[in-house]
Amino acid sequence: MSAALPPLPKPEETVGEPELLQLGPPGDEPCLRADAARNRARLLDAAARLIAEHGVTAVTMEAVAAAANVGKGTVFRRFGDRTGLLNALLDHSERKFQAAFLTGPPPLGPGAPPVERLRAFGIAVLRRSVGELDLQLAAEPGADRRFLVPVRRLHQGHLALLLRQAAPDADGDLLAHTLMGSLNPVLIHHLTRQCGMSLERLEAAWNDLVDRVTRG
Amino acid sequence: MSAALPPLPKPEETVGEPELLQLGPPGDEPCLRADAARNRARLLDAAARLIAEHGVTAVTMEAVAAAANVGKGTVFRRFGDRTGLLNALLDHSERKFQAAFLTGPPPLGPGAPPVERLRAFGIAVLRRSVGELDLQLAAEPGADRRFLVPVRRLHQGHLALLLRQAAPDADGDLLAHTLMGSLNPVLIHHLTRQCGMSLERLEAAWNDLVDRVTRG
DNA sequence: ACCTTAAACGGACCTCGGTCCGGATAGTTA
DNA sequence: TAACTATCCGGACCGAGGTCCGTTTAAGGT
Repeated sequence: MSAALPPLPKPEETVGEPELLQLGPPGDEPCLRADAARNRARLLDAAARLIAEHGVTAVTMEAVAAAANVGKGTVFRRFGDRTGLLNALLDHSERKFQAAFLTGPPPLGPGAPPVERLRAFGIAVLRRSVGELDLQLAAEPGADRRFLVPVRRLHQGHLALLLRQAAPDADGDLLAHTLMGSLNPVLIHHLTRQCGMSLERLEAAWNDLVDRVTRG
Repeated sequence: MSAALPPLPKPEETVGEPELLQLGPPGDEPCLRADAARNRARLLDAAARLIAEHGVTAVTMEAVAAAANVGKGTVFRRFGDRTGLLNALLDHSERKFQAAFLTGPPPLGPGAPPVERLRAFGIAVLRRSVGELDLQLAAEPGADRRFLVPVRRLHQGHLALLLRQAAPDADGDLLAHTLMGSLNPVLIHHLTRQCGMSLERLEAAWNDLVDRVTRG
């Protein structure tokens, strides 16, 4: 019965091949019909406006649909679910970041020794997060999808790559997950807003962590 | 307006003083009225039965209320929200674990050198998690409460304590958060069930992580 | 210009977590 | 035993995420 379902066009990015490092979700709006593309833009615009005016909690699927003069179903068809919409909102910033650490100048981009790139990566993530914290928190998917988000896998893969260079005798993949955990937006939120820690302290701890983990 | 609200008895555990290490949430049903205590037991029983028969997804607040012959409001009054109920279900296992690492025999309990206790702690958490994974996943609270759950704070504090001994020159609290991240049930779920990794590999990675982080 | 069809649209509808408040009751005091 | 009150009970109610399906329409072929 579940095998006979219609194609179900799979909203947005097609998860991309997970094996190779590649620049981001390839196409967000590759071959959309004219009206679909127009509505997509309207929706993102409306969502951004809602956030700017009333905070991320005001981004209700119905509210954004109404603000975009679009049906509710359209929002879900395009973005899958609420976290999909929110992640799409983060896409711009994410693209820039990806470009920076994949092809940009050192120490974030290629050219610097791996330990320095690891340091720079964490610092960059931390600094980027403080500006978008509310959005990043709300954009976190449920437990069973959290680690399947393409963006996350890319970051994780990048860290694993650098770690395999900087600490060849370690389990790079798992170590990468550990490091990712220290950059988790929810943790940042807790430490900075619920514990009142300074960003400097987090940055120092990250650098120290990278040192400890990579020195053999 | 928000200051004039009635006491709102605060469901379950009273968060306890966060500064000192102490054994778990002190009293779960300390001074409940007879009917309240009875209903609490009924609810936990009903929830456990539902899980055993239909999995954790069947634990709907309404379903458990109905199965316990109790009103829906009663469930919320007693447990606050769904994650509160689920956490209460985990309480038994958690108590045993706490006793083990707070006052039990080495290497988990006091008496062994900190590095060995760190190793043992992680292994214990990993092994315990595999059995209760579904429940632990569902029991994870929303982003803004996740790090405030008393149980979590206790574990974190314990790790921080050991780390301050094993790595005096590090930021123990933050390092503890990092280590906690590697034991996150959602991560365990992803690695074991979505990536097919073996428990042995996770355990090895944990031991290696403890080594790296503590050798100065 | 017309036809065809795959894709998109929209909003009614469902489920479920969470809130509220009038009514019932356990425990206490007289 | 009777009255009193703090606590608890229960289910109607609400909002928001997510699904469904009959209708509309863009895009390409004839």
